[in-house]
Amino acid sequence: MLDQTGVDARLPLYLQLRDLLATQIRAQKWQPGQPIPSEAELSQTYQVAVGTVRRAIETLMAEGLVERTHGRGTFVRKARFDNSLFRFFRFESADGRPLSPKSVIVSRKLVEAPAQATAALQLKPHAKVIELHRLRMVDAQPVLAENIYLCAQRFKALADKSPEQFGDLLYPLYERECGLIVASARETLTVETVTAAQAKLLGLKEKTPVVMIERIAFGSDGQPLEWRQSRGAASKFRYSAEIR
Amino acid sequence: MLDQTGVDARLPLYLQLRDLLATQIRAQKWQPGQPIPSEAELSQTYQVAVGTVRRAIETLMAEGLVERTHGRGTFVRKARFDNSLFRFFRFESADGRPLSPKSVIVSRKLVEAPAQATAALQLKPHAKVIELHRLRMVDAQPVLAENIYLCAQRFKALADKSPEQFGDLLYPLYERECGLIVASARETLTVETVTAAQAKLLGLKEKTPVVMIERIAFGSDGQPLEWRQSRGAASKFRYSAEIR
DNA sequence: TAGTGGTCTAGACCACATG
DNA sequence: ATGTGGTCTAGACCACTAT
Repeated sequence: MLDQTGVDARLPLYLQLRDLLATQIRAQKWQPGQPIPSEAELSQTYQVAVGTVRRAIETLMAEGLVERTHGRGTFVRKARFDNSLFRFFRFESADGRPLSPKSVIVSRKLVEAPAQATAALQLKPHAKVIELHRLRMVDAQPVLAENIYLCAQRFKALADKSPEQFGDLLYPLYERECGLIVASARETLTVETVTAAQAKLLGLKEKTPVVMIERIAFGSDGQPLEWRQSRGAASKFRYSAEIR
Repeated sequence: MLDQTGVDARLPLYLQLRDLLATQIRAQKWQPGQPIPSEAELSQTYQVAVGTVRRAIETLMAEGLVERTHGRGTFVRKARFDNSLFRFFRFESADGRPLSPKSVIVSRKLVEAPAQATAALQLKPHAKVIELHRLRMVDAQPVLAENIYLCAQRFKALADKSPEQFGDLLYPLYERECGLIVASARETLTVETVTAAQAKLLGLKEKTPVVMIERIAFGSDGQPLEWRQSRGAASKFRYSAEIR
């Protein structure tokens, strides 16, 4: 049965089952890439019709938590960091080939959230956040300066870990260390003129135009997880988006 | 029955029904805003189970062709030109309110497609295209200069119609005059320095940074319909995108 | 061949909107 | 009260994957 499993009993059955399975997937009850029980099995253990199980799993699939293959089974999706969330702005070499930038964490501080961060992350006033300053490098040249804000409470595992061990990509880190999966994001682009400090960091002349990309990243439950601002020389920028 | 209605009989039933309904919606069998027959009725007329009808309609809903309201019915979605496809780049007044720009068609020519256009629109070499030059104005000030390319064959209705009657939005025009619906698009943003000609059109100083937005718009069948390049002063730009 | 997901059916009951 | 879509069930049959 589904009662007394911590799910909201007022929800439709298939959503209760979805929540239950999602929790177990997050808790790593089944390893990424491994199959979850079959429809028939789940239908048995939870005493619901197969159709209801299907609907729950279809929801999970739409959310990107599982993958199904006809005849094989339903599998916990491995984190795929080659997907759209990781190629917003590409760095291109002169001949147009994509480059993968290296990351350097310049600083990590625990601070009271600035007003914009509380708004973006939907935090209470004066909540604590982890503030990261990061530089992204291509061929040892800095190309992007980033300010990243994370709710201190949810990301407390990152407050202790050494920033040298963060690696080049943050989202896999969030998933590994904090169990938080970035499922979607909203980005806003504007063009500004560099401040003196940014110019120095990025090795740019004064008054060079820079693109500022502001991003709010959301978890699979729609809660905002991360707010970041990234700035880089406008002349090197290329940004692609699909609209539906 | 669903045979001999022009749909692919090898497809699952629910997809055949989806195609059939989609065709009828496009042919305006039911007016936008008006209800399509109920599940029970469709189930009767086409002799399929209600569950199959449901699945077909769910697909149509996911594609944005219909809207359902519990207890009321299923309705053909009105063309909503306030949706994401029409607010890629917003023009904002000083106080942050969105502005709706006026359009002026500066020229319309029938020309042989330039190389980039043949690539973007997947045309044969030397195919003819309609080339539109358009200015978008806010408060009588030009803010955006656009070059638009359309396959002459499919958009031949626009070759005759007076450009003064095109109106401020092109996509509703494409739909009205040519029966072509823009369903999705891919945009690429870059930052450039204005050319002398563009500077004059837009009333900008030399070497001002401009944002160039290149867009390929696709029909519901995935075929490219329109290729355009839009340029405007970078300082006034704000561009938002959702990533999933 | 056995087990999985994919399609399809038929029907019950519920929740919502409308007259 | 009626008709609509939303949930849920139970079971049949098909198509794909593995062994």
